[in-house]
Amino acid sequence: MSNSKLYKGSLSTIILKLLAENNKMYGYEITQKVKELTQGELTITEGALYPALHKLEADGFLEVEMQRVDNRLRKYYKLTQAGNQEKVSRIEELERFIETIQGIVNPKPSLG
Amino acid sequence: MSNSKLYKGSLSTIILKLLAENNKMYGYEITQKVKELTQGELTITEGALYPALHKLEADGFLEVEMQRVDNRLRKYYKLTQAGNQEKVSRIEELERFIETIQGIVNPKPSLG
DNA sequence: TTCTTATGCATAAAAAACTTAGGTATTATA
DNA sequence: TATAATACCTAAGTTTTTTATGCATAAGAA
Repeated sequence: MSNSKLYKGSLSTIILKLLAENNKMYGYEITQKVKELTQGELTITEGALYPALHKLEADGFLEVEMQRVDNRLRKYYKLTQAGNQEKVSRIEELERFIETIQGIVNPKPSLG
Repeated sequence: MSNSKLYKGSLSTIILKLLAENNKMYGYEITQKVKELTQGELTITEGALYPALHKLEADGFLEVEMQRVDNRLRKYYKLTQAGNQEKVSRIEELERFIETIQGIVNPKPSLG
């Protein structure tokens, strides 16, 4: 993706989350959805997206279904059962990460 | 650092933030402070920390002051003026990133 | 007294995750 | 008829990290 270095590491979590909410999506659709959801703040590059999808599939978290639309090929991805589990733990991890970061950036003054 | 891939990219922002709040710190102190602030959730590795400090210094964001304590050498870092500016924009970027991520992970249902 | 842990710095090789820059092909639009 | 949008892909290069070292002093345990 473009934008900042901060996004590193969160791409596959984002993919898992979107697939959990939309049942099945194809790559290009994911890039557009992310742009829409983030009002253009986050743009996933294809060079990042496709390898990430392939890795998630290789890890058994996604399954593929091809579909031809307007004579163009779409590769629809959906979560496997393992993928759904993985999504849960990745989201938890992401939320813990955000809390941890908040604890540094926005530290609560100690009560002592 | 150890932990997860999510921390990628946020290390130098964390360093800048800590230096802004503590005036001057040395490397080892930073690792301990981060452990403390995050209750052990985040552990900065030295292999990540020192190169990051050197890069921030090379970029003109940090200045160094050596000090000998108990016959051990400490390298104290403090923000330059440019470093303080950089800290402000990095923190803004980090907060925007968190909001963006929240927008994906915890999307508000549209009112339409 | 000697080994381990803690303190304090550092770098180099490898891995991981990206960006950048290409490539192919179809359809819609200017 | 050229460009943009849709739809997939990969390879080279960059950046940032982990892992694995190395050196040195001080403190504490065996």
